[in-house]
Amino acid sequence: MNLEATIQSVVAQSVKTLYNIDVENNQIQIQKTKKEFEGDLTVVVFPFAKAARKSPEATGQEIGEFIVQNHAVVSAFNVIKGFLNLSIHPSYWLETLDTIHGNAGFGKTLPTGKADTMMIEYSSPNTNKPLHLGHIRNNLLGFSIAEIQKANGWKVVKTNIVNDRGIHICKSMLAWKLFGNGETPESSGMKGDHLVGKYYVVFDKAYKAEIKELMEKGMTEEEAKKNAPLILEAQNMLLAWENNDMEVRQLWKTMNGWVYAGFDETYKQMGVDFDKIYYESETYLTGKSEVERGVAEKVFYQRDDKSVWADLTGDGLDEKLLLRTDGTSVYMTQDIGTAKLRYNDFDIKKMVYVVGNEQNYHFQVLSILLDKLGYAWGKDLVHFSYGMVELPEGKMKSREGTVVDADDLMAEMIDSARETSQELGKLDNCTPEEIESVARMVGLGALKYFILKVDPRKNMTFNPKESIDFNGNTGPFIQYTHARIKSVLRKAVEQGINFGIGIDKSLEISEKESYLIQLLTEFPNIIKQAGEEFSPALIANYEYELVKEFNQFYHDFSILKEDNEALRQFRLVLSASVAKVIKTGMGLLGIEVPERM
RNA sequence: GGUCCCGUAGCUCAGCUGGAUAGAGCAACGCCCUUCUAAGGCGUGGGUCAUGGGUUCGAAUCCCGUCGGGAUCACCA
Repeated sequence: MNLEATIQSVVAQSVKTLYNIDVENNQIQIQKTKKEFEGDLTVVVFPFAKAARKSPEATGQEIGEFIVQNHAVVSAFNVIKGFLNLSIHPSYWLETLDTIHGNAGFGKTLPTGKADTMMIEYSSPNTNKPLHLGHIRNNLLGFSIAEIQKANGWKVVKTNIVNDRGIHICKSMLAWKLFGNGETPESSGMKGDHLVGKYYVVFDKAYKAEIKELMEKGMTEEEAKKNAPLILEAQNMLLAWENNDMEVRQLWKTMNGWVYAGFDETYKQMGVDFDKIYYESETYLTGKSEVERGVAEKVFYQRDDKSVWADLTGDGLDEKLLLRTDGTSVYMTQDIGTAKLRYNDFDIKKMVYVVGNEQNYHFQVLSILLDKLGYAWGKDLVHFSYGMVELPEGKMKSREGTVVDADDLMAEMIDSARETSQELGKLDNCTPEEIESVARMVGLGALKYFILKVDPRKNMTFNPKESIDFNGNTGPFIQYTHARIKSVLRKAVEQGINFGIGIDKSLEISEKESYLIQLLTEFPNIIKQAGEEFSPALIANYEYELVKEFNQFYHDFSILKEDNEALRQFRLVLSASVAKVIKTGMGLLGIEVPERM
């Protein structure tokens, strides 16, 4: 039983004995004592004061006395207003630290053989343009959540659905065919995904010019958009693709190949990966046949123009298109197919889609459609809906060239980390490889922490003009603290100090030290909560608080230079434990921590 | 228009399953390296928690209204 639960049960017992009131343990509010007051944990006594018919102060006093008498772990108490502040005996903290120190996987619950499987879909790029900052948030969240769920005992399958077919890629293909002059990644020296993205923009420009021309000839904008030769040709291309036209398929394969090579580089740099990748080109047919089955079973219906729809008005929603007039499939169609294949391929207990909140409606519909098709798990899909990354001017728009490119941003972060390292001269004795490795860790650490520390459900703002900080509440600050601790531990070893032999439980320790231990004890619970709420931000904020506290400790206390051997021993163990929790926690965010920086 | 989300310091964000005087970082200003890494520590200033009401012993937190911002309701993905 953890400390909080112990206190809860003692309080319940005391309230029963003193006032004959029955309270459920979990109804008792325990919180950390605020820093300005003495004590470690605080019981909120207002709820009992009323029933006890006494003032909150008197109630707190009586409960406090009862607890101190009946529980050795509580060494003292004080009451302020209706708050009963309890001081925990130092030996309890020392005992706890010993346990933490001896547990290499502290905080995590590793999956057992019979653990349930959670499939997490993230990334899910289109193959017509390179990844941008929005994708970075998606990828980092997906990867981190996978790590967090693993640490909560789930067996996790990370998956990616690549939107490799559809009208968007036909646009790039068409533009390349018409205006590309055979340009390749090799001939241009461009990364493949960027090259294909370039032709997507080329298409858009030419298409817009055509629309303008048609409108000048008297068409309405809507008519012009539908009748511009380029869009008609792109639609034809999609049709040809679905009909397995050799030439179109060949071009498609070539250009997608360029894109994949580019994506692989980006993913590698970002440090994310997948256990199983699905391609829409391989799942959309299953989707189509599911839709056709739906029509046969009359859950969906076909209109006179041959298009297929689901009527969701009974569910409070609209009608949803599932197959176009020309028989080609849409996004929803392929998502139905992908879902079915996944459940065939894996024994999925929980399916999670890491997809932006702009698609809330889509997933609401998907869930209902799968349910209508007779899949019991349809209703259980989890849409992990995260907020958009916005620029100070608003949403990023690829067509207006305001997107922040993923490759560029990562490279910039690494560059500025390298520059800072050089300026500070911290790595002057290191090999070029070591310097590069640290620059990468720190640059990416800054970026990742910047993204992950904010509540995933909220939109966030990124200002490209202000570079991401390396000081304050940042990834590098946390990494730096780790490096500092490691430096001390290395010196301890050099001096032949062995701190693996346990600590003296009768030591007097400072408030700062016991508070650090208290923070460490919260770590497993933070991981649990982060898993339940799908929130890496909880881990990030916890890490920051821990590190901030540690730095104050580091500033105010000597570790190696402490004369009292037992105290020195204890502080080394404490520092090592903090370093361990930093590393584990940052690992859950997909952030590496350096040994020196 | 329907549905949903958001509004906390100049900026970026915590806090939101109700609890003490609302916290950090950045930016500004000042102090601390002959002491284990100053990517650090300490301090100062900065708030009608959008707004009006309600519930409660107690509201940034829960409920209702108003204002402001965003998303979505495509034969786009």
